[in-house]
Amino acid sequence: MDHDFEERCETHCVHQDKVIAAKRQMCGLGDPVRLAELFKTMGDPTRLRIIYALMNQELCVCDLAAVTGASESAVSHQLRRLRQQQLVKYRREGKMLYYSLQDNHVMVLMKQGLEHINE
Amino acid sequence: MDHDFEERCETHCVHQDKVIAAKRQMCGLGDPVRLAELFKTMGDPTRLRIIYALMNQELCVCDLAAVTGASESAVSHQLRRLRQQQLVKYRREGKMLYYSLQDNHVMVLMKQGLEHINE
DNA sequence: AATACATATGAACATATATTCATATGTACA
DNA sequence: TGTACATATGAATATATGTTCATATGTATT
Repeated sequence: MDHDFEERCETHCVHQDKVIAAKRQMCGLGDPVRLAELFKTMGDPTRLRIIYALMNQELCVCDLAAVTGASESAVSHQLRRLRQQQLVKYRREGKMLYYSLQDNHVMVLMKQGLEHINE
Repeated sequence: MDHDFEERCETHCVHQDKVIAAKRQMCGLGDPVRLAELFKTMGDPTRLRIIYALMNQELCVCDLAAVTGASESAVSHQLRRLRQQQLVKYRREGKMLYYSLQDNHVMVLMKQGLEHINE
């Protein structure tokens, strides 16, 4: 009968019912590739420092370089990625660009992450 | 006088007051390196699929392989990282290990991330 | 127009990372 | 004790990623 089949892994055969259920539930969630890109974007110390720095005020690129300790070029590259991921926005004022966080999703994410770290 | 100095970036000199303020505020937050590790852990499609799959039930390694489409070895490697990051736990039952999410921080993070994706 | 400056971008390089394959571990069962 | 099986682990490899250096873009100032 099928009972054993459901209760045990037979030569790398799986718990079919559970697998089917899990697959179905996963369909409702968003694309893991896109979500992974978001988290990967937040998964770099330099980019995280940039986000930290922007939590309370807008800053220009050279400010961000000074705050984070990274070069201006490195900061600029990272800002690009943060822009593409819609995590920051900027406004121009003369020669300078002032960056700020695009919405508070980012901050909520950060705070939730920090809670886990400091369990 | 210092007025210009505060208002403009002079040859890559920064808005000192803002920089100092930002630096002080950042001290209160957690270590960006550790937080980055957490996000980086969540920044991979395979690991994210594993987390997706574990949201509603515990699963063994071969189940996870079937659900995610990755090899059992790959899943095992990724589970190791998820374990180290305290995102999943497991219990043994005979030859098999049943994995599950360690706490609901992970799910909250995921849902918040998905909100950003589907802005 | 020419120069200076803030930032962006591209190429190059060194490092990190995910998967695969081979092998080891630990448990059950004969 | 020996075999089978579920999973873990290590080495190897191909790919992704972050930084640096050099150069380009766009804006203000003279």
